[in-house]
Amino acid sequence: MTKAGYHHGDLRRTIVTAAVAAIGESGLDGWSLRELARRAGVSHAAPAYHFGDKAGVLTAIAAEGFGLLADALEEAQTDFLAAGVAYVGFAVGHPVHFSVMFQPALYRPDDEALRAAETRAGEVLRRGAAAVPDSPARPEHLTQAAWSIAHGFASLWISGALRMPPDADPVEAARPVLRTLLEH
Amino acid sequence: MTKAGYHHGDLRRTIVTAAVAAIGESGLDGWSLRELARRAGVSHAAPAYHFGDKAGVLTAIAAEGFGLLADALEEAQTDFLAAGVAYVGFAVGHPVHFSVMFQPALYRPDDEALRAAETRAGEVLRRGAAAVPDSPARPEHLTQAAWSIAHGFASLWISGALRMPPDADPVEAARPVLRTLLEH
DNA sequence: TGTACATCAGTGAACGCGCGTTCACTGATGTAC
DNA sequence: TGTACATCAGTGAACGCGCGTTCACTGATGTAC
Repeated sequence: MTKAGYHHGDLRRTIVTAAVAAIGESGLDGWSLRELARRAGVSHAAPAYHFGDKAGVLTAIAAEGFGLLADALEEAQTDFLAAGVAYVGFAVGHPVHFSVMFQPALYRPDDEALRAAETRAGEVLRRGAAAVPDSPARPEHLTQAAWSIAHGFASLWISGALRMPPDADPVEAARPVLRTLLEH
Repeated sequence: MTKAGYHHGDLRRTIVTAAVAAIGESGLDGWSLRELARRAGVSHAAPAYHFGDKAGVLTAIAAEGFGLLADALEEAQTDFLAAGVAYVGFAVGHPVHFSVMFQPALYRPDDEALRAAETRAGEVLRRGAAAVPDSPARPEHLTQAAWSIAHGFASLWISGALRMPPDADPVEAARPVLRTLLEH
């Protein structure tokens, strides 16, 4: 956060933020490295210096996303309902991250920072999804069901397919839907 | 289906097929109208003549997708498990259609053929999702839960996030997961 | 059956544009002494 | 505290490329009479 001279000081972070904004406005194919440079107020070659190419930027977004997801799920601990609600809240609150994260063809899955964030999110996630109370179903099926229902609700909400009123709160709308999995 | 002279005979369909193939190989931003022309063996301006622009092509893919989904769900009628399994089968079998369909920003939602297919799919879908047996939950929540779990499982499967063995059958894997919603 | 004409489907050359990439450079920062 | 030098972060001009779009055109098909 220096005073913006020749050396920007925090260009990496600034470019990632610009990318998230650009993708949010124009979609996953409506941006270029040159546009990120323009948004960041920096020469057109600067983004490539830090990220190499677009996949590099998307890798950073995905890594950031897995970190944010892990943070969001961490509070919920072993409460399935709280974890599900947190999952939906993260997805709806960070739709660009969410959409990039689940399209691994767009980024470099072997990136080290990404893998670390992914692993951490995976652990927290599986812990939350596994916290569904006993049932006749086998645990791994329940875990997948829990993840599926939260992921599906979030995806459908973001896409607009659920046709909810525009002022509806996704997190409150998700709660009773997630709860159906508990009502034995 | 003429013999490929000056007039192709079925260029629209050929171009849509080429687009699905191209997107399947290179992703949603790895194709151009000119590439579709190349794949279709036709001059570079031909695709624009039929579709106007890329959104026109994606609109056709989405419309085709909604039609295919409606077809797949139609047999299941009011059996939730069968409908869910059919939903997953469609998504995994037509991942490009599936992914385009749920990104309405990519296409023209007011297109007439699209809206017709969408409406038909919506009706069949809601009928299948509503066919979850009685439970303490309210019907609309159960409907959304049913749709969410099928949609979520399909999305996670396609993205590879479930980390299943490569030879696993998605439809068989989905069945016990969908069934958890029925086990009261 | 034949001819004239309109419409439709696709062509191919040309254009301007934004893009990613390269590269010699320069300004700022950090380190050694 | 001062100087020299290396490294780092970002610049800006130049390039070649594939793209979407335009447009006058042409070959094939359909229709009227």
